[in-house]
Amino acid sequence: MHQETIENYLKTIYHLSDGNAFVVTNKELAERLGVIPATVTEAVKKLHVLKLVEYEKSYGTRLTSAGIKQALNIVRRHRIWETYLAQELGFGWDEVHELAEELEHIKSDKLVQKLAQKIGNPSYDPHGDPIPDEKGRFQKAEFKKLAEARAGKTYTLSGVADHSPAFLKFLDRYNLKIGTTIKVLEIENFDGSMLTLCNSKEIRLSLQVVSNLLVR
Amino acid sequence: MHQETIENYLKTIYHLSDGNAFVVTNKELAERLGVIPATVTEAVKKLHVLKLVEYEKSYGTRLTSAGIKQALNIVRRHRIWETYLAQELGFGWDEVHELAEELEHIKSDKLVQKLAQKIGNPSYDPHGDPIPDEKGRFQKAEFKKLAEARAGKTYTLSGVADHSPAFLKFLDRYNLKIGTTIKVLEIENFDGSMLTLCNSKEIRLSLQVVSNLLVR
DNA sequence: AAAATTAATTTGGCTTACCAAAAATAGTAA
DNA sequence: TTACTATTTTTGGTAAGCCAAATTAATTTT
Ligand SMILES: [Mn+2]
Ligand SMILES: [Mn+2]
Ligand SMILES: [Mn+2]
Ligand SMILES: [Mn+2]
Repeated sequence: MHQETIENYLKTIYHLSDGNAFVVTNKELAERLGVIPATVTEAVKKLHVLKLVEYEKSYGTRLTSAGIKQALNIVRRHRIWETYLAQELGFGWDEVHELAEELEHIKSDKLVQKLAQKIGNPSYDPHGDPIPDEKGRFQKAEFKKLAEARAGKTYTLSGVADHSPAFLKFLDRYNLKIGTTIKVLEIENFDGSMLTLCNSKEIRLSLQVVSNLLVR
Repeated sequence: MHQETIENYLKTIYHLSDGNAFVVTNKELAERLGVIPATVTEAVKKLHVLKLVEYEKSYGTRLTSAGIKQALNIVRRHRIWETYLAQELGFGWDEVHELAEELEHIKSDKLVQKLAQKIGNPSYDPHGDPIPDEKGRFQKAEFKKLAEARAGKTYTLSGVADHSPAFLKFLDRYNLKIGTTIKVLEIENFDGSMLTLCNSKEIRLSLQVVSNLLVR
């Protein structure tokens, strides 16, 4: 099996199981990877032979500890690259994901180590996602959706649930970035939108938007 | 045909034809690419369909102008990465080639542009090889082998013909790097070795070595 | 000009990652 | 419990990139 294929499967299984060793279905995997379920069946069988996943026929797939370890390493690479591209090379947070999807497959731990060092071994990537360290450890961030916030309170934008360039560019237009303070002035019952105070400006954010903003 | 395969063929044809549009044989290509000639026959036929090479049966292959253009772009990417890795991330000149072999295939001109900018749009890579600009232009360096030098004269190390880590590490041991001044004290007829003065130290360099040092 | 050598091409096969369609299995509703 | 539905697996097939062996073509040597 090609290393890049393996890495994409492990990473996807990891994300679908939300970091835990929960079972993932073929259908979910197929959708995320852009292949049909039949292809997934073949692939997970091979990953099973490689002892990277536990696989029970017609039931589902979960990462083994070896699989989790590799998955965390790929997640680390991805997020280190994203952060490096943003901090050192001036890419926007809407541009880094696509590039990191390619760069994460470069086979060199030394390179990742140097990149990380250059940017001061950060704990979070440009989207607020935690970066595992060399041993795979990271603190699971305790964020909640702004959509679940209460009127009158003030929050700090700490992450985004939607990583699409369209959404991120939208946030850029209002200068909303990780660390920005958001005060919830009013919640509209009718459509779930929120009137907020961001950067000393009153902005109304739709339910769509506040559901994808993670705050502390 | 996969982009990476195409790029490796174009780059190899380019290097074998020494930058000119000279004809390259299947056998040469096969050796460099680590495949058998039969594989090359198939590949160059496909490259011909893509109008990247001219191919005449049983005669040879040469790049078209479109092929040269793409080849120069890959060479640029490779050398920009090598230089970036050395200058910005502290890799040794013996380490950068292998990494650049992977990184050169990342599909983003913007990335290469940013890397180049960060290191001041250099004209030469860590091995003294010229870096083509965005339009593929570069000055062909007029170096000669130290092996062809004359006793008593002083030269500046400007490039290396052998890029192997073993050779480069050897040069590191004597602190021989691009820009180092080398005075030829004496040429030994018997084995072609040279007694030289480098960094105020007398060093005897074998024919092997002086044949792979390019000087001005 | 033959013969011998070397290089290139063709042919048949392999592996990987895919897909489409059919068959089997599991899950849900009646 | 049976029928319907959704999911998974199996079974052929394809395209790329590769190799080994056989064939053809070009180049050297005699
Ligand atoms: Mn990402
Ligand atoms: Mn991210
Ligand atoms: Mn190189
Ligand atoms: Mn180089």
